[in-house]
Amino acid sequence: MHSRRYHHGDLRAALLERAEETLREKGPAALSLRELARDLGVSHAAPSRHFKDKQALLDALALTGFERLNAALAQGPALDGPFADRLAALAHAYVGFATANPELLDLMYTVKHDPQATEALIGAAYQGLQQAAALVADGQRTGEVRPGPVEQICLPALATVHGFADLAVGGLLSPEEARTGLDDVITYILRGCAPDQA
Amino acid sequence: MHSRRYHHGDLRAALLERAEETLREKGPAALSLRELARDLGVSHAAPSRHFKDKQALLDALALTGFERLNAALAQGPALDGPFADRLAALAHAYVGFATANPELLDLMYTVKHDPQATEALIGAAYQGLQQAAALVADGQRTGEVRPGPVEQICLPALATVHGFADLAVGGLLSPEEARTGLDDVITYILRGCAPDQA
DNA sequence: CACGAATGTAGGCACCGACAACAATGCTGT
DNA sequence: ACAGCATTGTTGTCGGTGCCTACATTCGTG
Repeated sequence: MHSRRYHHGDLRAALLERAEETLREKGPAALSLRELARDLGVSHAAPSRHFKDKQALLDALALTGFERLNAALAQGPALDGPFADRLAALAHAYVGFATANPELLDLMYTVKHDPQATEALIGAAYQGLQQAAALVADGQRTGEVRPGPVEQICLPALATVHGFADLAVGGLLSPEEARTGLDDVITYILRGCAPDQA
Repeated sequence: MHSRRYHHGDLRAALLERAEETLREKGPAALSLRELARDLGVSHAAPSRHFKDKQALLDALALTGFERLNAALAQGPALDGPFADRLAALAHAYVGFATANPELLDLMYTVKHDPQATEALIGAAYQGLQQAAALVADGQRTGEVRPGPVEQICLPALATVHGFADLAVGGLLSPEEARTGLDDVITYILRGCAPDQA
């Protein structure tokens, strides 16, 4: 029997999964712990065993978001090839994730997180940044990227990709702009990274 | 007498003002129409005369945010001077506004807005973009900026500034990085805008 | 100055998040 | 095998919230 067991088995994971669906379908404001519990066939207080707070659930959800984003970034760019291609792949992976999970991205970068959760989120975000940093370092080695401290190149580039994704996701860009704009953004980033022309 | 009049005078503006304070102090989740009404000494249903919805109030708040942001951008950069200086001023104005109003910025770019409100917000955002576009066009005229369609230069640059502001505001950048990073970002943007070196 | 529109009030409803007291289940040491 | 304890889930309750409807007061305009 499935429906009548007292213990759910993995309620925590089920809550996160269902929460993300609801987030995607009805927005963050409509996310209610009680409704989640109802959907999963457990009592309204059961979620509190796994998340002390509604905010705790949101924090956890944001964390899974970063993990999936990192995974998407990791498998996106081939390990070798010209810097320009790898950068483009990374940017497409980032923007692709963003447009596929707009509400989640919003949640990930949202201001109000528990301080402790924020720490974990920073860690996860940092991990993604490392991939970009590695790419830039490689590019410097092959001379495709200007020399200098990696983060002075990496941070602006990341800001550009993230900013573009955020604008596109927020609906402030027309679908048209969102589609064609990314290529412009990529060539612009490449210009920012390129070594000075002697 | 002030406290016993039946009509408030300008409840709508008072609501928006108080809402922003609450937003700043206790975050968006803690914003309650009833509490706003209580704070302003008015009955719990009074706000509904001015905002059909809680979301409507948030939309209106976001709109005022864009208006103030545009104002900040407009008075930031001097009308003439080298392109680099004007760009730096604009970027500082943007990031300054963002760090001074983190929760509000979050709200402004948040995903879930009423479609109709979204339209108004797009208009307001577009107005800000126009300032950047004008700056770029000037730069092209003086040869400080590479030729080509303005939006192909403007959009990436805007994305960079916005993305950096968003990262800084979200707490994902250390205060250290947030402070020094902006200058790196600006020089990087300038590189992206500069004409090809012959 | 009357009357309709705008604005504010009072009450109620369903829902929510958090808490506390209690019940069933799983796990571990003996 | 089983006793005892931690984990997980249940029920009940509390104050609070958003939204709705019906009613009251005030404002502005004919």
